[in-house]
Amino acid sequence: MTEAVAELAAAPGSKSEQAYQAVKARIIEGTYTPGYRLVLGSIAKDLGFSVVPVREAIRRLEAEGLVTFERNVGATVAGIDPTEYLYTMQTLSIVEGAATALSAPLIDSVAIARARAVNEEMRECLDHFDPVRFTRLNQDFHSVLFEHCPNPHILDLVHRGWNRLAALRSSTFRFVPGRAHDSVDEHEALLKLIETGADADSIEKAARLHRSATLDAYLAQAKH
Amino acid sequence: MTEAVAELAAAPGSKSEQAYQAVKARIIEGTYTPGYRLVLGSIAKDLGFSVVPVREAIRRLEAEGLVTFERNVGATVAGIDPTEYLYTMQTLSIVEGAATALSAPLIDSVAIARARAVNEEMRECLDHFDPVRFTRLNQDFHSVLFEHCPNPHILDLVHRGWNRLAALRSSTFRFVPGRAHDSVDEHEALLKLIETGADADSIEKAARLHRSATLDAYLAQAKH
DNA sequence: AAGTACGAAATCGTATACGATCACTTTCAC
DNA sequence: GTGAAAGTGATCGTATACGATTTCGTACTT
Repeated sequence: MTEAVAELAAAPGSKSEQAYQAVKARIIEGTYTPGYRLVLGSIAKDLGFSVVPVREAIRRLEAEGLVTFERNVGATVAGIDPTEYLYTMQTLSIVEGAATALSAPLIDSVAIARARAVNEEMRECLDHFDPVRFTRLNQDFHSVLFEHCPNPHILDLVHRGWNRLAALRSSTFRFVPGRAHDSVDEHEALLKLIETGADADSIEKAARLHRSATLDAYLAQAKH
Repeated sequence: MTEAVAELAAAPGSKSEQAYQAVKARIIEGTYTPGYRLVLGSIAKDLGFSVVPVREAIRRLEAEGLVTFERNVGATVAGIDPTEYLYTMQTLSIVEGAATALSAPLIDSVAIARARAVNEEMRECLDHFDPVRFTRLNQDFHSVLFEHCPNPHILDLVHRGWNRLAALRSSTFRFVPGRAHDSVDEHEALLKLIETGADADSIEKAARLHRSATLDAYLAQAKH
């Protein structure tokens, strides 16, 4: 009996946790677009519970940069200021670079093979023009690389950056086929570096450039 | 009248903010040592307000890694697992390295002079053995370097790392005079690199090593 | 007609209250 | 005497209620 109770209690988690997950999902999938006003009372009514847990969830999302919050005014889904985008991408390039360099010595041939398979799938997505799948596979690719990252703090920073990007990307910044093609090639080059046991500096630099190049492509596109 | 009211309202901020600042200060200054049990009701009674804002403050501190929180059990000041310390220092070395490299081109001679003055004060602290002042000046030194950092996200990561370290340092990890002496020299070397307009890579590497060396010194000390 | 001042509605911020969960102690059976 | 099980106390989790602040619309004045 205790098992069932424990399972039941663990599955939904606390309501503040539920609210957090629910609102976060809606932001990331684009239901709540940037600028959307998050009214505590309305969300609470929608989810079926009170404002206190919702408030806590919103504050957590604020800490992660997904929403902005102003006292006595309320919360809105974080905007997509190009400057903010630049900050996020720059930070990601740094933490991803570090994460890749730290993980590289711990990645075995099996993981390399898996990453390569994912990358080939991404290449196929280019032919069929499937940006949504491409984006998901891109995360998978890097997840394989990072899954043995020895520093969980750095991994956490990577994930935060991804979340933020997911929220931004779903609205404004769009898929750039030319860039995507380069991206797949860079993935392959990165795998080769890791396979051959290149020094940490080279790997870090390559991983950084990979992200920076994506930033540059988006910025170039944004000018048009 | 509106002025006075606004001032009065702005100074203390919201109660959740007050609670956050108060508890955070107590953790950093060492009043609440790692393992200390943070009971919502007690803290609320101490600070003179209700549990809801206190709860919010605790959750914020949890997000920053200063306290751990368990459902239906409560919060305790985060422990000082050497592994956790290593993670934090490693992450700091990366984000500080990046912050320094990004800031370097924007640091003018006035700021350099200020940083150098702070560093000389630190040198004096070594003679008089004043670890507390030394630690504060150390933060000042790096603050001068970072004050024009073009990426606020990275700066935020640096500050989070500092907070966490402050909480840890006040309890277990102690001042190592030998290391402190090296640290001052490294500061001076870093200033010279920035003055001479060294390339970003060199500056980043130097800043990273500065932090890594501190980590090594602490670890070596911890073995005894 | 434009700007300002007032007021009402909406929303946030916090206190209080009650229910749920967990740790600990005590008791009972073996 | 040792083990488990039930009961008790403490603490967290959330709902509800009320006060504080802001915003927006409207009417009034110039």
